[in-house]
Amino acid sequence: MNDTINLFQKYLRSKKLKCTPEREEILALILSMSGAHFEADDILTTLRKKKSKIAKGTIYRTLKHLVDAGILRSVIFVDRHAHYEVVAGHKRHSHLVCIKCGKIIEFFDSKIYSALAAIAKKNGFTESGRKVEVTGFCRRCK
Amino acid sequence: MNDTINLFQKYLRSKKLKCTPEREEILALILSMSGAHFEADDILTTLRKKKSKIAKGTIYRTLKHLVDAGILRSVIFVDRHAHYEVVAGHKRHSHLVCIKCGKIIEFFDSKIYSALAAIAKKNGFTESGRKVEVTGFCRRCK
DNA sequence: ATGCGTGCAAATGGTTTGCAGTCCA
DNA sequence: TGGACTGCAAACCATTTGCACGCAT
Repeated sequence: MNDTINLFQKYLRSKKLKCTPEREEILALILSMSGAHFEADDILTTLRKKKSKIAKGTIYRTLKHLVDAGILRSVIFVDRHAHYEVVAGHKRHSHLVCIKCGKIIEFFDSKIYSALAAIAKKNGFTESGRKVEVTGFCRRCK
Repeated sequence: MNDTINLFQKYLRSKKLKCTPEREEILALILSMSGAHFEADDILTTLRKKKSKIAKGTIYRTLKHLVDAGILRSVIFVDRHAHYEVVAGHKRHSHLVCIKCGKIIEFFDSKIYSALAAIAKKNGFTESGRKVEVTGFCRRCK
């Protein structure tokens, strides 16, 4: 967790960006939600509950830097807005998404990932990201 | 191609919807683009060139029906808007997407698809769709 | 005449941006 | 001190929706 904060500071410095209290607060909040998927608006709501005045624009700008720094990853677009999750200390995985209740189950399958890497290579692609997502109805919603 | 039009008409009838010239024109246009990926705005632009007055709203409404009818599928969300492709006569496949030039390469790997089906089943999910997408830089852009 | 469909325009809603003042490095 | 940052509000832009009229059953 402090590692992650360090990582972010290092990233900011490397880009000649500034480490501000707002950026720290947003990152701390995200890390405190430990592992869940979230979206920009969740952060805004939580901050408002805490009486923090950080503006929406600042959240979006910070989120972008966090993705850039490799701390967050954006995943899943069932609807029209971005969802994020913390990358650090989280091994690569994919999602089952229930299109009725929104439930998300994570899974991991190395055979799939290595097959994808091979396909990218075969086509001359340098892989930078991947999205493997299965949508459907969970046990309860089917 | 006429099959697809038939399929759409059957779908419309089954839902007590009407087969209008606008809907036919949109579908015909999509089929004439044979195989390419497109977005709502591409259709609008093409229609405008042809002096067709079909409204934006009608395009979006029709697109939704086409997806519902199983004729189109929405794929890839690198940016913030939907891309579509024709499903009919097109076997299931996935995409390599270049994040620099937007080039898209399709690929097919049945091992991956059956692995995903097995994972969904194991978790009690009824699969309705899937998205397998690898982003990166193509040979030229790397 | 019932009601689905259309064009048009206004509304939505997540995200981005311009600006003027503020604050780190 | 100067360029980066922030809050705020307006702008964006793909998509959706409300409405009044039109057309097929």
